[in-house]
Amino acid sequence: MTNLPLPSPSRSFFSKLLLCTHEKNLKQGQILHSQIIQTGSSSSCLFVANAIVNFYAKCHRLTEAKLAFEEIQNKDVVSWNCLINGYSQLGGSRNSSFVMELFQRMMREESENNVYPNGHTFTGVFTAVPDLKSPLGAGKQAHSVAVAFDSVSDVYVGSSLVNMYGKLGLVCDARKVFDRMPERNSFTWVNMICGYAVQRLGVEAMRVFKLMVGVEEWGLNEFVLTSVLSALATTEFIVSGKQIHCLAIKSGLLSVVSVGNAIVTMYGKCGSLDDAVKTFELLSDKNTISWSALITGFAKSGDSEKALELFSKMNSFMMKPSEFTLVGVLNACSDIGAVGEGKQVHGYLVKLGFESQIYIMTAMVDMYAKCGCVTDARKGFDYLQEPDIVLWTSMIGGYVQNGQNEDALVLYCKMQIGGIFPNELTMATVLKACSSLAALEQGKQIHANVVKYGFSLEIPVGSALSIMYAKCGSVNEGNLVFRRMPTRDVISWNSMMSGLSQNGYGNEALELFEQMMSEGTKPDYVTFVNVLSACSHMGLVERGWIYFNKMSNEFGIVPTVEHYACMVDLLSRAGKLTEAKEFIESSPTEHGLCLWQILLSGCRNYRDYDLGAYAGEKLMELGSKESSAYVLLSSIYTLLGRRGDVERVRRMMNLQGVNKEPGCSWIEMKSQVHVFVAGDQMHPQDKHIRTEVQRLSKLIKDEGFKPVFDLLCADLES
DNA sequence: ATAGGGTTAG
Repeated sequence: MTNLPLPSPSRSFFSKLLLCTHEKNLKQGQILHSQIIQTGSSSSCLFVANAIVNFYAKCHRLTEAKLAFEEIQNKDVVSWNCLINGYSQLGGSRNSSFVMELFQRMMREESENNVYPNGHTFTGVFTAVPDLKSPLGAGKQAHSVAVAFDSVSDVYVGSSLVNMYGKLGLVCDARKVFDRMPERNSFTWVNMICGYAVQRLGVEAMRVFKLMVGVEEWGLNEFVLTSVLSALATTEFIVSGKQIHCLAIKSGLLSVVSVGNAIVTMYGKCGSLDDAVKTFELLSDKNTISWSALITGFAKSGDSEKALELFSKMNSFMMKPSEFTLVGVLNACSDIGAVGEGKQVHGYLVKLGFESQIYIMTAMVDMYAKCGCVTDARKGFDYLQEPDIVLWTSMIGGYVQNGQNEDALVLYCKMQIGGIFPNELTMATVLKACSSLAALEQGKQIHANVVKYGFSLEIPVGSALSIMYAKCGSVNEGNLVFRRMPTRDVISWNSMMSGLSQNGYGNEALELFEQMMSEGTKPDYVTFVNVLSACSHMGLVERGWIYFNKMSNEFGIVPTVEHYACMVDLLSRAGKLTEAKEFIESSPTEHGLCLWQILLSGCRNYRDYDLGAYAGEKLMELGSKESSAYVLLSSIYTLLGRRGDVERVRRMMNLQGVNKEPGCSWIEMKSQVHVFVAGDQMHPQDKHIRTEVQRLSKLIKDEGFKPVFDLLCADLES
């Protein structure tokens, strides 16, 4: 190594290597490399040696870069930086953890070789940190090393540090670094804004953006605009979004296709589809992303028909859909249960060779499951060699959505055997399967898994867990989990209330409602279904009326059929049958089928046959398909001795093609599920069970309890 | 003479 003027071969090799690096010309560079080895230039000139490392690194040949690096005897800081940045720029968790290894080795060897990290080193390191498996500690440590080496005032280092903290979700730390930087450029501002954008902090992003425009207007470019737009993806930011739209027009940056696309996306996510369409139509330059943005916008806002329509229009313009387009279209199909269109997209994605892309296949599995085609969903799932946790969860969730809860649990076990680590959504999904099965034992095992994997009782898991316990009848455990949840949303409150109310703890459910209100959580329509049904269980007619009126007057929630049903149930159970009848007749007529049915059952319990007959006739008029309605009505006429009417009801029942679904119940004991269908004699211990039922019935009768048998007897006699 | 940061839009 020498500081003397270089011999001319080295100088020429060096400049040729630079050219190959710039052009990423691997072949030419390799030829040069072999010539360099023959003349011995690499061992005599550090510049040439470093250029070789850099050349291989830039051509993504990291193995060769590493070999060339290790051959250098007197590595200087540039040698290290070329290799570190080579790995850092390629990204991924393996490369990034190797960056950290190199960085540590460099620090270990620093004193013996007199090599110290500089700004170039730290930028590479900070870029690698977010890709690490556990990035937090490493990031903070590297930051403090950079402080010790007095590197953080460098604008490159500072910007990459802001970027690092932003990606780690530590936007406050990013902001601290940002505020202390003596110099900022366009990169710095974009990184800061993106940090806010990923946290959905639109107000902060806007504030920083305005600061930038005020301080250094020259910094406005397409990157700044797209990053601030990505932070404005909800309805509350629509005004800011329009401001940015104006600015994009004034600055002429709207003609940049990425900016136009970002604006279409922003309007789509804000639910302003009219503005999205207008902007889209005025785009001077449309690409597949523009179309995807619009299609996804419609799909997300619930107008799935329009999304599908746009998709076929896109095809007629010969615009090739990307994987993102197809994901959007598949989501639209799931939403409206359009399995026909979904199948077409399936064929299309196979044709385009997207069959091994996990995101698309996940959307497809989801589509089939939501359309009720679980077998097709499973086929798609089985097609992929290495499903990721999102796909596993989608398939398990697909089973749950279709009521195949046992299959969901079986698949979860298979996943565990395969050593796949579940995420929070997986746990919530499996717990839902347990809730639906009322499978307490399995539920407890999943709870053990929750603890084992270290999931917190945050909303998805904590909520699902408390619901599971409540639905399985373990109200105390459910309540315990609920109390220990760090935060609760309206859904968690609703679920706990329904769990309490279903298990006979109506007063506790109402108490919970008052508590929810005092903690400032806004109730939704489900909350009131729970409240009213709790009132109904407890026979609290007055309170029921108060809540029913409060719902629309104070909270602006329009009552749905469920609320009307709760009220009719409440009045019927309390024996206020005439009041119930009047309430039904003052309610929207389209709820009739549901409401008269409830009143009819109420009339049976209170033996009010005249009103029962009235309700039953209403149900027949409305064309009820409910077998119990016809059975009850004909029983009533039997009791009233109106033979002709009995015949008429029977004829109507046959005419409507009403069939009685047999009642079914089940219980899980010693990890075996025992199923009972009304009238069957399938259970191996059927005789025993019947004897026991007879014994219990006798006990009940001896206690003086008289069941409502007369209607049933009437039905049997006729 | 050699080494460094934004992937933002679906």
